[in-house]
Amino acid sequence: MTTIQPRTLKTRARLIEAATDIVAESSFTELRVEEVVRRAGVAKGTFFAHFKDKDALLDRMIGQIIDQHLDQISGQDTPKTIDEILDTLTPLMRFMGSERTVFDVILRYSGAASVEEIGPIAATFERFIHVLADWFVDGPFRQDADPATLAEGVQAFVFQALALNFCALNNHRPVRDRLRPYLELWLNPAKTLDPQG
Amino acid sequence: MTTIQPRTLKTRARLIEAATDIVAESSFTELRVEEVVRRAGVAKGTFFAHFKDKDALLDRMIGQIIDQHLDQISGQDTPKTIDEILDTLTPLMRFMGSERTVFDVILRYSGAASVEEIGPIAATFERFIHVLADWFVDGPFRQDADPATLAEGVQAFVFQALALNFCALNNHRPVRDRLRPYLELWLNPAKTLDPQG
DNA sequence: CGAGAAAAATGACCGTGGTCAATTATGGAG
DNA sequence: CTCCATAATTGACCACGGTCATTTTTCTCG
Repeated sequence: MTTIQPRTLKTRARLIEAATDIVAESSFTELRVEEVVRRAGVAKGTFFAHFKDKDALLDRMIGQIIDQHLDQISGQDTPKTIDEILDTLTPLMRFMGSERTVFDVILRYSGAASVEEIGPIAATFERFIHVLADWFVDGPFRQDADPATLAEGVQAFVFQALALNFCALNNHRPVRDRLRPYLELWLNPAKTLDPQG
Repeated sequence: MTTIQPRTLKTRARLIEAATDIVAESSFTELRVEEVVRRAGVAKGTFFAHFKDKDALLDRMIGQIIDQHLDQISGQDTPKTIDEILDTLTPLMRFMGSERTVFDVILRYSGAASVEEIGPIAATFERFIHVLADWFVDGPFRQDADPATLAEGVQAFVFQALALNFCALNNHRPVRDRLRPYLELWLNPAKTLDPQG
């Protein structure tokens, strides 16, 4: 039988605290496993006894932050316009795009790796889809589509807008402005043949 | 003045050939710089004199393959239905989703890093957008939107469908089937209020 | 051809994530 | 309290991408 000793939790907490401190002082990009274990006062091997790899730690830390953003988002009034949606999503998007490292980890783990071990980030994105889908049920947005599918589409566009933001070619434009045209076409009841080039 | 010696091209060709052989024998995932230089008969430092980093080599190799797919795609008849679009895109999508490594590199480099040095993959995705946009000018698809924006949306959905495909949770469904519902909502003139749950 | 400048190649070295056989600490049974 | 199975920890070691001062090759010019 696999009993977990109290010290396990203590060590893990120390590792997470050390990592959190490092990120607060510098960034996710600068995070080094060796620095984490140095601060936590444990050997390197101990880290990997607690986390499958470095990404598992990042998954957990980033997942927690996204979850806090979702708390914020779902605590607000249901947005009724594209602009309100953009307002609501902006803080989360700002975090997702704050570092290339963060965005990369989110991209890789936003889908669940397997049924049994769905990671923190994957879990938050399931939640994200639910929160969005709720907005689209009986909302002022198009009603000819499954709300969950609409929500997945919004997620795709959020990723697209953020990805473009990391290109020097494009990053003069705020993410928000890049996302809007997609959402207008995706969420609005279709306009009838606008005469436009 | 910076003259390029003939042997430069020769060495670079040997490096690329070695890398291509390795990928043919195993995969992009298994590619090791040390093995490339061993087969090419040069020192490790030489590799990095020719390529900024390992990703630059992958960018080039993968970009070339995508370009071949685009040749194929643009040589075909313009697709007139969602299903024809899916048929046309399937080979390219199969390659993009063939290895996690490949998909990751494509994601990271599908946007241009800077104006001066737009990489091979970024270039092919500009081309991809143009090819798609051409389908949407005067096509049977929705006409109330800028064709280039529609094309960018399709790209976002292709990435989304592929990303989901790497989740054990979802990979029982062919990418094609995952992409279809998005494209139907994105490209078709909006239906008027279908009664559907 | 010979000399010297520039281009190319070299390989020892480093940073950092990750492994694993060996060691130590823990807690329950007798 | 002692013993011991096993949980937890350790740190030397490896893999692999990437660097850079030094050496070798090539090209040009007189």
